[in-house]
Amino acid sequence: MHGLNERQRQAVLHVDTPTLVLAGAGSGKTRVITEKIAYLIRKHDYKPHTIYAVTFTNKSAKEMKERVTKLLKDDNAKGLNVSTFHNLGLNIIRREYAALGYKANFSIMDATDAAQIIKELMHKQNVDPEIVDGVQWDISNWKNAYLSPQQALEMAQDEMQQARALLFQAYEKQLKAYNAVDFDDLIGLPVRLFKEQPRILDKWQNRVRYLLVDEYQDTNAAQYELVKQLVGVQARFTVVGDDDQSIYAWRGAQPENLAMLKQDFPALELIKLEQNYRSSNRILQSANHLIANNPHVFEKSLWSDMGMGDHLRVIACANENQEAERVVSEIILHKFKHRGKNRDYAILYRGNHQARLIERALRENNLPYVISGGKSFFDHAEIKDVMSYLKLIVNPDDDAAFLRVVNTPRREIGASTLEKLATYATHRGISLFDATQEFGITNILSDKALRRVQLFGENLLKWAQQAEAAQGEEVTHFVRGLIEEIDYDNWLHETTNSPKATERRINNVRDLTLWIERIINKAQQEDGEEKKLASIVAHMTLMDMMERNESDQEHDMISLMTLHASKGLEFPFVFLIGMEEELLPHKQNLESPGLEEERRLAYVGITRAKHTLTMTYASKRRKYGEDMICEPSRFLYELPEELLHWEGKPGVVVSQEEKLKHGNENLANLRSMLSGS
DNA sequence: TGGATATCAGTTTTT
DNA sequence: CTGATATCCA
Repeated sequence: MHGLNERQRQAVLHVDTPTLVLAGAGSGKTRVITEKIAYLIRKHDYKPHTIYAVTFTNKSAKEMKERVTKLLKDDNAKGLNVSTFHNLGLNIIRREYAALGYKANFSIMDATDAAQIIKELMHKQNVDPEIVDGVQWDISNWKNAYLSPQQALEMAQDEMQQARALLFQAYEKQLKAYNAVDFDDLIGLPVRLFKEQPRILDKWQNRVRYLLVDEYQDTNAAQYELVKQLVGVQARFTVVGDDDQSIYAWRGAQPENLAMLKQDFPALELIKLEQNYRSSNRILQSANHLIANNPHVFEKSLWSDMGMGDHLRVIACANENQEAERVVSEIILHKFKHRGKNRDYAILYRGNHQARLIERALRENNLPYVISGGKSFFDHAEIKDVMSYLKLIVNPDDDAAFLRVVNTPRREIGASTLEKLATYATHRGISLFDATQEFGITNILSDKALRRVQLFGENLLKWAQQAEAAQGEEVTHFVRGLIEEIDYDNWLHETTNSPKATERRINNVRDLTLWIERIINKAQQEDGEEKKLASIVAHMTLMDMMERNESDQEHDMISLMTLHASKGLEFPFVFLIGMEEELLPHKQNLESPGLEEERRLAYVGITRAKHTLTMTYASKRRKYGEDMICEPSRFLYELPEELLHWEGKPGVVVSQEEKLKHGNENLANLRSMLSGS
C-alpha cells in the first residue's frame, strides 16, 4: 500500500460497511481498486475466487486484472473474478440457462443482429416504418426496467405504443425461438432469475463475497439492481465513480445511482479522492470552475502538486479547414520545439465527422495517426459473416445466422427457396437448419433447390460435429479449415471492388482467427482450460479488438477520438476542437439535463490534458452545404478568464499589425524548423 | 444478383 | 454537401 495518499488508504482499509469512492479525474481510482483487492486477499483472508470486480469495458477489466496480478506477485491471484457487467451476466446465464428456459448453446445477438431481426419482423408483419423508428431503443428501455411485453402492452397509452409493444413481444418470441439472448438480456435475465428464484440468488450471494464496481456513475437501473441482489444484506462492496464524468445518460446510465446508494445503504462510507496526479493546476482549476456550473450532490474540487503549468489557449479560426490546418501546424511546431512524440498528442472532438478534416490535414503533412472508436471490428461484413458461421455451427437454431450465411459464398439458394423453407419451418415450429434435415421439404422444393439446401444442411451438420469434438488448439484448426472449405477469401475477391479493400478484409478475417488462437492459448496457459468453440464464440461477441490496440500503442501516432472515447485516457498535449455553440453543447442538448451532460463532456476533455490544453473554434463552418456563422462555446466563457490565452477573441478587434506579428511568428517558426531539419 | 439511382440524415455508442 | 442505406430495374 506504499505510496497511497491518506484518502486512498482510507478507501482501501474500509471494509466493514459499504464504501463509495468519489474519484475525480486522474485521482488514482484504479490504484485504489487494485490495492483493495490485494488487501482483501492478504489481510482479510478472502479467497480470490470469492472477489468479484466489475467494469464496463473489456479494456479496463484487462488492465485491472493485470495490475492486481502484478501487485499480488507470489500470492495467488488465480480465480479472481474481474469482468465486465455483461460478461458477469453471461457467466451467470451459462450456469443457470436451464432455469431460464434456454439451451446450453444459446447465441448472443449484438445490437446489429437485433436491429436486423426487428427489421425483418416489421417487414413480415407489415408494420409502419414510422413506428419502428426507435423501437429498438424502447425495447432496450423496457428490458432495463424489467417489463415484460405483456406489461408494456398494458401500459401503452396509444396505438403507436401498442404497436411497439407488440413488436417487442414478437421480438422476444423470435429470440427465444432462436435460442438467443441480446445484450440487455445478459443483465436482465439474471436479475429476473434472482427475483423469481431466491434459492439461486442465495447460491450466488454465497459465491460473491466481496463486490467492487468501477465507473459506477455509468450503471443503469438493471445493473444497479444486479449489484443490490448480489451483495444482499451483507452488503460487502466498494463502488467507485465520478458524477462529473457521467456522459452516458443518453444510453440509460443513471448517475443518480450514486446518490441512491446512500438511501439504500445508510451505513455507506463516502470517501472523496480529490488529489489529481495527472494535470497542472491551471488545467484543474479551469475544469473545477467549469463544472461548478452544474448542480452537485457531492461537492468536489481537484488539485495537484504539479505546479501551475502553461495557460490554456483558445484559438479562433476562420473556418473548419483553417482549424484543421492550424491544429496540425501547432503540433508540427510543438513537436519541433519540444521534441515531442506523436503519441503525446491527442485531438478530441464532439462528433466523429469532425475527424475527417483533421485526417486530411495530418495526411498532407505525413503525420501518423490513429482514430479510435468509430465502427467496431465486429461491424465489418466479413467478420459478421465468419462469426455467423461460427454462431450457427454452435447453435443451429440461430436462424438469423443461418440466413446471413446460407448464400455467402453463393450456393444458389435464392429468396423464393428460402421463403418456402421458412414457411415450412414456421409451420412445423422448427428452425431453418432443422428443416433442411427433414424429408418434408422434398415435397415443396424443386429438385435443384432441394439438392442445394440439403447439401448445405449436411455441411452444417458435419461442421457442428467437428466443432463439438474439437477443443483447445483443434478449434483453431477447425476455424481455419472452415474458412478454407467455404473458399471465403475467394468470395471476398469476387465481391469486393478494390484490391486494397479485398486485402484489408482478408486481413481482418486472418486477424479474427489469430485472435481465436490467442484466446485459446491464454486459457490454456492461465487456467489450464481447453476451450471449446461454444464458449469462445459467446465471449467474443462481447469483446472488441482489445489486443490489437496494444500494438497500436507501440506505434508512435497522434490520437484522434471523440470526447466519449477519451474518458479514462490521458495525454501530455491535448487539442479540443470545435468549441462552438451547437457543436460542443450540441444543438440537441441545449437545455437541462442535456446541457449539463455536454458540460461534463467538456470537463472530461479538459481533464485529459497533462501539460497543455489548446481549444479551437471556427467562426464559420460549412454545414449541410451552406456556410454557417458559429459562436464560441458558452463553456469557453465559463472557464476562468485569467487562466486563458485567447487568440482572436470575438469583440476584440485585432489590429493589422497584430495579425502580421502572429503571421510572422508562425513563419519564423516554420523557417527555423525547416532549417533545423 | 448486382449495379445504378433515389432518398435521407446529419451526437455520443463501454457491451 | 456528403455518405450511407433503400429501392428499383436490367
